[in-house]
Amino acid sequence: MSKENIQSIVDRYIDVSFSVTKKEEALMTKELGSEITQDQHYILRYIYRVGSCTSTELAEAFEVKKSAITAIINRLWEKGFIKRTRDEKDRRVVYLTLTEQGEEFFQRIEEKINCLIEKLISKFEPSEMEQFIKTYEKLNQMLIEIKDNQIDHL
Amino acid sequence: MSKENIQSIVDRYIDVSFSVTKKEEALMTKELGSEITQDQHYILRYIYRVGSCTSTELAEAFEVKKSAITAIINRLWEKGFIKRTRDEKDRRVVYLTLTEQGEEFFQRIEEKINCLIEKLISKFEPSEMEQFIKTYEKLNQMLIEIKDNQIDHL
DNA sequence: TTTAATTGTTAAATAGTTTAACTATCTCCA
DNA sequence: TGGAGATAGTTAAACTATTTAACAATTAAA
Repeated sequence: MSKENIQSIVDRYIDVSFSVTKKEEALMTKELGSEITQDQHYILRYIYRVGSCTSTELAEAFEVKKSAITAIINRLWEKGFIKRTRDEKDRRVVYLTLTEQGEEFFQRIEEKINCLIEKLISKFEPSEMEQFIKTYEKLNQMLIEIKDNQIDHL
Repeated sequence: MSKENIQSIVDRYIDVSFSVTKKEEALMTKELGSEITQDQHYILRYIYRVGSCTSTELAEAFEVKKSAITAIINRLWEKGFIKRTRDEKDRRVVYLTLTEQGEEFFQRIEEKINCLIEKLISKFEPSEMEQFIKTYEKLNQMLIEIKDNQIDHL
């Protein structure tokens, strides 16, 4: 592959990933309404999936400092979506779970977002979308390896 | 395609797009260093590409309010990367361009980022990456149409 | 048992965002 | 032609998300 071709692919990749991310966020924000933000939604999503987790775990998953998580959790806690439970054995640890209200809220939101993405995805041939996601997941795997191995130069 | 399959594809899509975006941003932030932020970099990138533009144009391109653009432009202006030039014919309009310093800075950053993305992309078969980007661009096109047509229900 | 490390929080600072009000300028039509 | 309304950009206030640095409480390790 020639240098020009690679450069063109790189340019197209940067443009399209930026553009798609922006537009999807805009659509999602519309679905979320004014109740919660994107970041808060992703945190709810994470906790919903795993059932229970700690601030440290969230900080690692989202690649931010723990104090950033504290701030988001505080806002979700004020809305009544999050419950904090101290570990009785190791009293430093605080387990985060969704309240009943938080769970209901998340499910309601998630249905809308699933619907949105589904309609978007369903415009493609299943095989094309399958291949797209496979490559996307491969890319993700490579990024995980880069991070784990601390290979700054790849 | 069955309902379960679609749901599974939707889940995988949401997960992988979130994950890749996060990790790419983390890598890019490392390349950018402490001089500018992601958002500032994207603004520089836009102006570098088009040569000259207005706040209104940037606000539309980035789907934010004009006052958000003013804030970012102010920070880039303080760093000496942006020049503001009033239109002599329509004195409401302010043209934004990169200063020489801004251009040099952007090129330096961009080289690093291109290098990063290139190394990532080059691990794939060219045909696989080509197909991936084609589908990605199709997705982008669909998102543009949704936005233009204001089809909230798709 | 003193020293280390870990977990989570708080406080201060910065960036990005929206809404609302404002200035300056331009357009247009009565 | 002159006044009303539209447009371009800024400012101010409020909010969210983020980092750094310091801290308290607790646990692990020497």
